[in-house]
Amino acid sequence: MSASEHEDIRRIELFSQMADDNFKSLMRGAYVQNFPAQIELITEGEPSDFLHIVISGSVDLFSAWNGRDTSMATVRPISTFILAATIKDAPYLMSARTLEKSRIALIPSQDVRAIFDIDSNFARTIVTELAQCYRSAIKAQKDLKLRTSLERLANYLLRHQRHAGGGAAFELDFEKRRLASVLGMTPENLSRAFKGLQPYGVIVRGTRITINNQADLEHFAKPNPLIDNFST
Amino acid sequence: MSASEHEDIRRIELFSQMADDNFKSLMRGAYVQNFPAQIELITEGEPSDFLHIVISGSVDLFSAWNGRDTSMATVRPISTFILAATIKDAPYLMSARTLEKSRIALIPSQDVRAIFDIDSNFARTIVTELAQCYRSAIKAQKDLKLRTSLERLANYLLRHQRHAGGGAAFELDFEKRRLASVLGMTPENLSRAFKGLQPYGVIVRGTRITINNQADLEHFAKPNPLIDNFST
DNA sequence: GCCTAGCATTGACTTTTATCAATTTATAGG
DNA sequence: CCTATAAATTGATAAAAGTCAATGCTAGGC
Repeated sequence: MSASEHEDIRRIELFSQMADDNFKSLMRGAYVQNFPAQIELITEGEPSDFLHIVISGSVDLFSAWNGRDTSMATVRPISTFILAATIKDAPYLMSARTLEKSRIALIPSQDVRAIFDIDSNFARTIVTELAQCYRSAIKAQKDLKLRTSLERLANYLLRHQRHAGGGAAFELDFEKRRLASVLGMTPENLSRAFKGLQPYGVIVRGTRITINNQADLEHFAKPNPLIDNFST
Repeated sequence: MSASEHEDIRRIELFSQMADDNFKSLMRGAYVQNFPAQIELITEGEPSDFLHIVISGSVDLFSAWNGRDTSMATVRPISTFILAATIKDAPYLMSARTLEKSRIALIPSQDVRAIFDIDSNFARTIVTELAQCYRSAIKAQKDLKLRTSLERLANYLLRHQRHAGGGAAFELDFEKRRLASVLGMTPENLSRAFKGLQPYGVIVRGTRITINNQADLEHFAKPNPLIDNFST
């Protein structure tokens, strides 16, 4: 792992507050690997041997049951995944695969747990992180249970627009088939949902979205910070 | 609060590992109140001033958006709720109401955060608890995204049967309308879903459920520990 | 620049789920 | 024990979402 990568990881919220020695100790046991696209990094049900950190590229967290599967989240640099399983020493609940060529750091779970026990600042940050993860999961559950797929798409677009800087036009950051899966619908249904948002001024050309009537779309979507604001 | 209540709370996983002084200090700031049924204890969006502990009775966590609402979970004695909001000092994501006459302990959130900072055993348990909560939320999300309502009901029955001791006959522990909401469907649809499970040997008489053909139902439900096992 | 594989879209249709209205059944007070 | 009230069920219908099949589009490999 390069020194600049160390720096990058150190700057992640999760590792920013811990003692220097402990961080170094964590990094000593860690190793970094480059993976091509579409590689399954972990499989749900397996023991959680490593905490993963995406350094570059992107990773899809997904889950399967009875022949169906669904995308749960996308992890982008620089952030960790599978923290809860690592901490609990419990099996992964989701599988992970690279979406593109990616560089991933792996920290042995037992090291994370050991440092957790001796570094209270680290423990503090882990708590904050887990609380955040939990709240995001609750928001996702509310999104699924309280909204139709059309409403979920509308709110997704507004969130993503904001994330992309707030302009009327922006690019989707992943394939539509995966967006459909993330939103809990089929690709066909997503296609029709985009059509269904045309009356509210949404224009789609490939991955480029233009929101022509912000007020109309917001009136339909009724975004709510208790569902759509990922930072609180 | 009575001495025996102190004992009961002390025995909760969350408080079992902390230093005695710190526990006493937490309890000093706490107070206990009796509430009648159907009282809204907290409202989503409000600041999280207290960590709540259900001592007796039961509490429904629910959420509303755009005129709809949905039950997210039921809290039964003795356990806490709204831990993540307390820790993050963030607004509640869910509202809570008593389902019956209930006795609730309230611990000021700032006290919890203060003790958290000085008691590493307490911090350790909070992390475990939050990781658990997060994983439960992920399981709920998988349940919603990967299964039809009939499958969710079938798996719910199997989980509940297990929880009730494993016998072929058992009682539902809450009203059907709320079960419907928890499972993400309408009461009408739940009624029909019960009918739809008849071919698999499920018999419903009021709140009493009998599973006549365990193997058949399990074959249909395909329960999976990564969705249905709440303890890992 | 062309070809090809995979993604996206569209149409026709089915299944699943929700909604509305009408009964029936259960339940808690008086 | 009766009655008022809410819950549960049922039927009819509508809306939402999924499936299947065909076609259009597009980006990467040669």
